[in-house]
Order: sequence, then C-alpha cells, then structure tokens
Amino acid sequence: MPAQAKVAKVEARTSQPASPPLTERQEARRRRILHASAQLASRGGFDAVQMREVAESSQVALGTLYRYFPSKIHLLVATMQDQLEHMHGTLRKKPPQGQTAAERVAETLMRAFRALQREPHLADAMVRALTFADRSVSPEVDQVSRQTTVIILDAMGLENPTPEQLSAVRVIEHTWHSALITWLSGRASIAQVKIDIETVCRLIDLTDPTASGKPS
Amino acid sequence: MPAQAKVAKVEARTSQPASPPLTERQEARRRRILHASAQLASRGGFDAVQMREVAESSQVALGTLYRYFPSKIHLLVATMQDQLEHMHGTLRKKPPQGQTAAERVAETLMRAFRALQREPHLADAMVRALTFADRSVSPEVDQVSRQTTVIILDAMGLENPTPEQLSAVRVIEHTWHSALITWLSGRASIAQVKIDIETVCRLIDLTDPTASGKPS
DNA sequence: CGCTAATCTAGAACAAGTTTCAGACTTGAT
DNA sequence: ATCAAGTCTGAAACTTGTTCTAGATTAGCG
Repeated sequence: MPAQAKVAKVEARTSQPASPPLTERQEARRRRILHASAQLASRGGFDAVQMREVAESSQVALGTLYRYFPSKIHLLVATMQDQLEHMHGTLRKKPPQGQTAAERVAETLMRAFRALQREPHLADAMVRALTFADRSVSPEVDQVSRQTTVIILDAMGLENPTPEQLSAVRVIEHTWHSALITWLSGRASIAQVKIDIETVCRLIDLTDPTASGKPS
Repeated sequence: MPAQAKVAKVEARTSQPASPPLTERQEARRRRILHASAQLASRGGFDAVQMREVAESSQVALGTLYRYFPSKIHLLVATMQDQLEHMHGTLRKKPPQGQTAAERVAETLMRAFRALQREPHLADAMVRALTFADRSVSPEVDQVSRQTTVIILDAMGLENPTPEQLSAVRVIEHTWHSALITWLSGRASIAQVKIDIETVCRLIDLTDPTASGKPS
C-alpha cells in the first residue's frame, strides 16, 4: 500500500456533480456494492437483490450500504446508471447503419434490447426500480433519463434538436420503458416490443424539419 | 348474445370471467375493501395503503383481505380496474369533440389526466402498482390494459383497427403510463405531459389508412 | 506521532407485507 | 334441522427493507 494518499480522489463518475469526493477505499466499496447488486439481480431479479445479501456479498456492513445508497431503489437505479455507461460505450463503437434517423434509433434500441434479453433478471430489477422510484430518487432517475436521451440523440445524429424533436425523443423513451415492462411481465412478446419500437420511431421522421412531412 | 342473466349471483364485474360467483355478503366485502383502498390511497398514495389498515377500515380480517386480493399490488390494480370503469362511463357520456381521431384521443386522455390530477395520491398508488406488478398479476394488469385500449379505440371511433393502428394504440398507452409516472415523480410538468400526449397521438394520423400520410 | 471528526462494523430493533393456524361462523345439500 | 365443506376471524409469526446504537477504524491535520 503506497502511502501516496494524495493521488486518490477517484472522481470518475460520468458527469456527476460528485458531492463528496471519495477515497480509494470508498470507491472500491462502492464498486463492490454495485457489482454485488448486479450479480444478485442477474440471478433472480428485483426480489433477489436483498439488502442484507448485498451487504454481505460486498463485505460491507448493512449500515454502510445504506450510507452509500439510501434505499434499495437508489441502489438499483445506480446499478442501472452503471450498466447504461457500459452500454453507451459499446454502442459508440459500432454506430447504427440505418439510412434514416428513425431506422438508426430503432436499431440502437433493438441492440440495447438484445443486450437486456441476455440478462432478463437484471433487466427486471433495473427497470422495475426505475419505474417504481418515487420523488426521493428523482435526481438519479433523471440522470438515467438524460443518459438515455443522449444515446438516442447520438443515434439520430443531431446536434441541435428542436423542441418538437425533444418531445418525440421523450415519447420514444416512454415507449421504451413501458414496452420493456410489458415484456418483462410476460404480457408482450419480443416481436411485439420490436414492432412498438419501430412504430414509435416513425415519430422522428414526422418531426424532422429537413423533411417534407411536417404539416402544422 | 346469451341472455341467461337471470342468475342472482351479482357477477357484474365488467367482462371478467368471474371464477367463483360471489354471494351478496362477499360482494359487499369486496366493495368495502376496494372503497377503503381507494380512500387510503387518496390520502397518502401507495405507501398509505397499508394492508392492516385496509383490513381494519373495511371491517375484514387480514387473512380475508388476502383471500380476496393476494397482494397489495393485486388490490391496487383491482382498485384501478374499478376506477377505470367509472372513468369509461363518464367518458362515454360526453364523447370528445375533435375533428381528427388524433385530436379526439388526445382530448380523451387529457380529460382522464385532469381527473387524475384531482386525486394525485390515488393516481400515484394505482399507477405505481400497475407498473410494479410482476408476472403474478399479469391477468389483472392485462385487463386494465384492454380496458384502456377500448377507451382509446372508442375515442378514435374505430370498429376494425388495423394491426398498425393497434400498434399505435399500444404505443400511446405506453406513453400514457410512462408520462404519468414522470409527472407523479415530479420529473415532468403537467404541460410536458400534455405535449407528450399530443405528440404521440400524431401517430394515429400516420397509421390512418383512409388518409394520405402513409408513405411505407 | 497524536488528536479529532468522520466513517465503518456488528447487531438489535422497528415497520409493513405476507403467511399460518385454531377456532367460530355460513352456506348448501340432504 | 343437521352435517360437511368452505369461509371468516383474531392473533401470532415470519420476511425483508430500513433505522438506530455503541464501539472500533480510518483519514486528515498539526
């Protein structure tokens, strides 16, 4: 253990205000917790992420777990942030190939969907937490939402979206979340989710100011 | 239609298979429970609906409450079914006035939204339960979804929707639920919900086979 | 190094959803 | 009217999220 404690302050959180800069050991604890959370979630979904188990798995006292993440929902939303970062990185490497913005967005979302299908339990835990979150988790949920927006705008290839386009993006996110839920709860098939995503993505063409399709 | 309705068993549940026909006293219990649930929800939302309190409020033992509704989520989803019936009745009386199908659907949803705004806590309890529901509640959630679909198709004035239109309706429902959630958790304003609803309703025109706007 | 504040730990305690059980009450059929 | 089966009640127990506490550790500082 080199005594150079000054170098610490890992502060790499993606675009997060980083209220209190964490020491190395704290950052390590945080990672262990998130890892344990994702692992338990992958096993059995939302219910399998039990706070006592997360604490034990990550070698941290229950009280400490709650100091890092003030509730199970906070923990799972943070887990989602974490996974979203991964995903964004992965997506960046291979940008979608579609001709139109609508196609590219649909392709991107379907790619993300396929990733979720590989870990359906994890998806369950994260999405349920996200939609169940109450006001006390708003900042974190909002961060997830912003990150998702960035991914979609990326796929659209837009620098300066119009308010109309932003609204379309919001609607796409709504559809994305809700379609995932219907899939996770077994009320919609994978095919149906695909159709819904493709359907809602048509809104993009409708709000494209460079195209002809805008009546109002 | 089979006019064999002379049976005394109350069995008025809207289009529900009515597995076991309930006696009068049982129907009365069921009503008391749903009433207590709605009342507590109106006070303090999801968290305020505590099973022990519902049981006491409706003069029923805890075990009995669980026999009628096997979980808090089941109870709240049933409460939503109940409220949706009300709403559908109300909406039927004054059909929306818009010129286009899109306008009428948007108007209908905004009317429903205004009703929810009058009881935001109740809305919170019902919508949170709906999106948090897992597979064990699928049939009930599906019933709510079907009822919502009927309301939207009603507003569109359609008898035989195309698969494309059904997909658009599903997307509208997705947006409706998810937009409600963002509003309830304080991440979107009422105005924003309105915009999103209007935006997604444009999909209806896009999928109207009698109109010109359908490129593909 | 030695001090102080902050953080961490183990564990008990509490809250609300859910389950269980013995006994009392209803219902439906004979 | 009577009996068996099914239902309801009251209360305790169990589960898991959350809070609290007292004492050990760690971090930052002079």
